[in-house]
Amino acid sequence: MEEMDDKKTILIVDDEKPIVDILVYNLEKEGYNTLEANDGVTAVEIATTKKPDLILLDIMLPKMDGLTVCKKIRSSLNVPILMLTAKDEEIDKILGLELGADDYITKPFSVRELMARIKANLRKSEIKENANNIGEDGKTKKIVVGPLELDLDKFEAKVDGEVIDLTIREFEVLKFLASQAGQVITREVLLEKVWGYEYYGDIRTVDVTVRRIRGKIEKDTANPRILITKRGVGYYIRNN
Amino acid sequence: MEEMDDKKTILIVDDEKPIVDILVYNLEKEGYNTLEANDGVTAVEIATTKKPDLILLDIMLPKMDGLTVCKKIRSSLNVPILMLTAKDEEIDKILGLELGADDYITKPFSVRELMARIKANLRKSEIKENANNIGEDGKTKKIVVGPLELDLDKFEAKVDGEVIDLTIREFEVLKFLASQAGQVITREVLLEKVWGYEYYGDIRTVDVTVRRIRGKIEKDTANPRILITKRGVGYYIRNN
DNA sequence: AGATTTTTTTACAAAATTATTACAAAAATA
DNA sequence: TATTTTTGTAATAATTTTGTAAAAAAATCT
Repeated sequence: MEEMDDKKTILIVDDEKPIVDILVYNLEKEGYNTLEANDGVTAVEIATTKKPDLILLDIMLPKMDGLTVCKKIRSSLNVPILMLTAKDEEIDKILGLELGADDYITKPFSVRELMARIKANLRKSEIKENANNIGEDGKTKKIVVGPLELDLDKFEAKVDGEVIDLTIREFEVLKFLASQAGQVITREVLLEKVWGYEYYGDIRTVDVTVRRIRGKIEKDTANPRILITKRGVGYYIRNN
Repeated sequence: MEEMDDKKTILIVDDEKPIVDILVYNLEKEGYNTLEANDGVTAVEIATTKKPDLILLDIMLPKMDGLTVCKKIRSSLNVPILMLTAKDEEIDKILGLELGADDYITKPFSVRELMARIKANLRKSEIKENANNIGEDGKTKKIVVGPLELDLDKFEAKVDGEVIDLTIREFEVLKFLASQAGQVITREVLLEKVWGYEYYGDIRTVDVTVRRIRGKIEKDTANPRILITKRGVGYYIRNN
């Protein structure tokens, strides 16, 4: 299934092989593509040629230190950079941020937390892009199903042409459902795909979010015409 | 009702009695069955013979360490494994994940969080199972028999092109019958395949469900043309 | 035909699932 | 930091589905 939007690519810059392996393993399990660089020079090279969607950057690196790498990359690319630092290098952390890093995480880190950070940063950068109105390849990505129209670049929904203001979570649920309109999606799958790796909460959270979406896109929430319940299974977007 | 999925069984692998006791107490309170193993060798043995739905596995164990246990179990079983680690064993944690563990939690852990994690991991493993039932091959899976058409993705039935709204139970019965159209299926088999092995209810429940299906798909329920009774045997879907 | 077995039909209660609401926690923003 | 917004949780209400039982109807057998 999947492939709603194409896979995001993440560049891992670290000279410690075991750490790189762990990161690659977990990132790919989560559905990202990965690139590797073991030193600073290679990192800058790969970053500029391959243009990854996010960079994980260790501060301690051979040939060129992480801070310099960060600065270099930033001078030519607007990619989110997540710094990896050894503990108690507080000064470095801050310097890193000044240099344009978007976030940092201290080693040893929990894989779970890292995944959450990555996801959050990717999302932020998507939003930023649209704010600048820089439509990468020019064309606007949209999903249209009946009266529902989702503008994936603007994070904007329209129903019968009228703009609806949705929160990110609401938008993502709607997007996932709409990308497979007509197909019933279970709550389990929604939690897994929208809430993701880091989520351990109650499954009924989905119901409440659906309720909130309905409150915004349906004229009569008791008789929804767009986002339909398939009792005993899940929810789907009507497509006929 | 729904005795289809009985209680989930969780195998606890830890050599510290107090911890095991706490886990057992809380898990059973939450409605899980529990199994215990105090060392690695026993763990592998119980895991393979009893096939629990999820395994809680401490990394520090007598006889065989947790990582090895994890690897061993994984080689033969596809059960979710949740590793328990003492704090600051970050490397171990991650190694555990590389070895195929699905998640980890550090000691001392909050019971509440552990329960949430267990729930989430069970949920994920259910998704995998489901995914096999539903067509992942891109095309929508359908069963067509005469005027009857079942869309397995939408949980939707059509008769002569007209959409019929069925409940899941009704849909499942129809699906089972339709998947072997022309063949008479006994009530016993239907109960076992649709209601599940552990169903203790009355066999006439099948009749009522059939009646309800007929009420929806047949024009004249007294003279069914799709779902036919074979008196003294069972029911079948006409396919000629 | 009458008795017996089996199935159909109906109505009702119980069970399961979903919707709704209010509130608290967390996150984002000013 | 304070304020606002978003999100998750939990409790309750509303709704739908399902199982059961009992009676009616139909088929089968003597």
